[in-house]
Amino acid sequence: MVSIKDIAKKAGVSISTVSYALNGSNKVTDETSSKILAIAKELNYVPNAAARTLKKRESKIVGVFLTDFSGDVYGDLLTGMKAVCNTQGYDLIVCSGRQSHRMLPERMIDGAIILDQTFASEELLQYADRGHKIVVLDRELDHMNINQVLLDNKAGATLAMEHLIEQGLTKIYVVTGPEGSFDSVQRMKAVRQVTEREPNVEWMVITGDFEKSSGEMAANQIIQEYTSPVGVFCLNDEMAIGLCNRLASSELQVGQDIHVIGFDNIELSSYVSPRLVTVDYSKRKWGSLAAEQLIKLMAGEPVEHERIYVKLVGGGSVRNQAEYTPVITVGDNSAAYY
Amino acid sequence: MVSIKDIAKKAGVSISTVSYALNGSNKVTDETSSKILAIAKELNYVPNAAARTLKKRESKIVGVFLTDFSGDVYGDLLTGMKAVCNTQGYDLIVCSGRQSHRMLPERMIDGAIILDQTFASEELLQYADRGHKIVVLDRELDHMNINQVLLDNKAGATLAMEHLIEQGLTKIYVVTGPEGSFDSVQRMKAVRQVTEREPNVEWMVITGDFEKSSGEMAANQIIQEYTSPVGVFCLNDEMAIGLCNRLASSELQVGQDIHVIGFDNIELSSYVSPRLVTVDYSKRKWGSLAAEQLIKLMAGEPVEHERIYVKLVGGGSVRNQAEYTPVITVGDNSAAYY
DNA sequence: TTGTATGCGTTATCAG
DNA sequence: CTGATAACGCATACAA
Repeated sequence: MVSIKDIAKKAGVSISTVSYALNGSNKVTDETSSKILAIAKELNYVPNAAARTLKKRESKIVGVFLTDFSGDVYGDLLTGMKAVCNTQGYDLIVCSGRQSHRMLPERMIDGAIILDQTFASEELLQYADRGHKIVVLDRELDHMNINQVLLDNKAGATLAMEHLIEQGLTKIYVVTGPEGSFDSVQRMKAVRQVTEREPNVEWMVITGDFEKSSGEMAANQIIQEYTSPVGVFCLNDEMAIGLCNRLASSELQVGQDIHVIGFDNIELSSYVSPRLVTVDYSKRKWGSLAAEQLIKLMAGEPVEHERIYVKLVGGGSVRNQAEYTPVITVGDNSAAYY
Repeated sequence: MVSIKDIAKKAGVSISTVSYALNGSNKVTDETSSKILAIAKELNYVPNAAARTLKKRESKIVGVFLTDFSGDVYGDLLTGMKAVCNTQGYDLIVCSGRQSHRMLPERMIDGAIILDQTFASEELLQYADRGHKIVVLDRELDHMNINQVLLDNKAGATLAMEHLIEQGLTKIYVVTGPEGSFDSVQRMKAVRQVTEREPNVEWMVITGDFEKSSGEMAANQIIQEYTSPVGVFCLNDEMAIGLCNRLASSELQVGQDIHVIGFDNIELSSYVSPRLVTVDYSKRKWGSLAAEQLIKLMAGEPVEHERIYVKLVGGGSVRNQAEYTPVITVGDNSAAYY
């Protein structure tokens, strides 16, 4: 490995001069500087990250932590983060799994963005106590060194429930996420608030886990209990799609007998038929905002918690009860109901 | 930041004793060792990654480089890599974009797995020359420090073309990937070989770019030129799905007028209707094999290039010409043709 | 068994 | 403008 020492030797100068030249300091003659640069290039010199990080006490790297790599939500999110990080001189690395948690306390990264169930909140608070800067996307955590950028889960779930109710549905199933999920808990809170205001809406909970398979399970139960048109609010799209998929091989029609609404607007949602009604938000913006907040936090600037707004997007998986009945005799005006 | 120096001071021993104790060396009394460990825990000591990396000249981190984060192929691939890396004491980080290339030469990572168009082959060869260990998944590169783990593109494309021909199709469109793509080039080679053996099959190329939108473009052209049933081999699933999507809003039926086959078997492929016929392979295995090869390479063990085998998976997007015509009068036996 | 001393490759503070 | 030199936090050969 070629180090500044090698360059110094070859150039006949001291290592500090080399360091200055390499870092573009104006404390060195243009002449010697260009000579040094030339030699550096000739020798294929590349600075050693570990040494620089050790000395400067910062790595200029931001880490994102994901529960797993398999989610469909992450693409745009990461793209947004990377864009912001890169323009601010930071590199972004993506990590997953308990093993990788050490990157933060060991100071391999300067800050972390968390969307990762495998991080306990106590663990995060501990790191924050030791001065590490963190942005959380999947929980509420109050600490000087922690900033939250959260989805407006409550608004989304409210929109979804109200939409089903407005279509005339009076019986609604809600398929939840896994127990520990912050998003699931938040969305359920909103569901309860809405239903409390609507006494003549009958609703029941089916426990899911945000995976497609639990949507299928839910479908089985709903098929068994079916008597008349019902609404189903799946707390994420994956489950909604699993549910629609199972329903496709049954007698019941989505958007006619079973009115399905999801959450997240993942890409797949626009490829199921009829198109899934779901709660949409900009994943890209979520990512870039998270990165911006983290960078401010690391720079010592004051930051306030942020919220990502959501809206309902249409499809044929939910139809109005009143309008629908006559339509069936005319033909199938699937999709593009909105 | 608490360092071994702080621990040494508090324990009344030298830093080397602390270092030994922390690293579980048996060169130190159980008594002092446990005392040191206790103090370390009390002080929330965490080793500094940069210092360790600098000293040991290895980071125990493997980097994967992706062209972008948005692909649907990556989930299982990364999961496979992570599993192997973690069991071997390595951490895995995912990087994307030119900025992050530096991680390799700057020795932030011990080795790299490449699935990234933004890496020029010359760049990789240069790094390999300087002793960096690399596994490439997206090109052929011969070097002592580079190992290839490639898809059997040729077999896959051959299977796909032969399948279309066997169904009685005599006119076949092939929608390619972008110009620089290794996979696209390899698949096209196989296409040419097959068609050379089949003189009475008429075939034509449509240039695509592996994105859904180019599948839609291809669909437009095919619709315009349509006279009788044709086969379409899209060199990846994304384009095939874009194509099917566009076709859905036309008069032409997939699996009847237009017989579509893709490549990759991404998750979406099983959600389009009719299910896409495509070339399948284990992304998980691809990832784990790549990681295994890299770890061997880093350990100085001899490794040979590896190949990931592929197979055709069924769906309703391609049907037999002879069998099909009578079936139409009976009803729609969509999907599950295989 | 423990301590001393050195160096990994940088940056940065001083003198000159 | 340039050169010694001292850290950064850790691992380890060698001494005691």
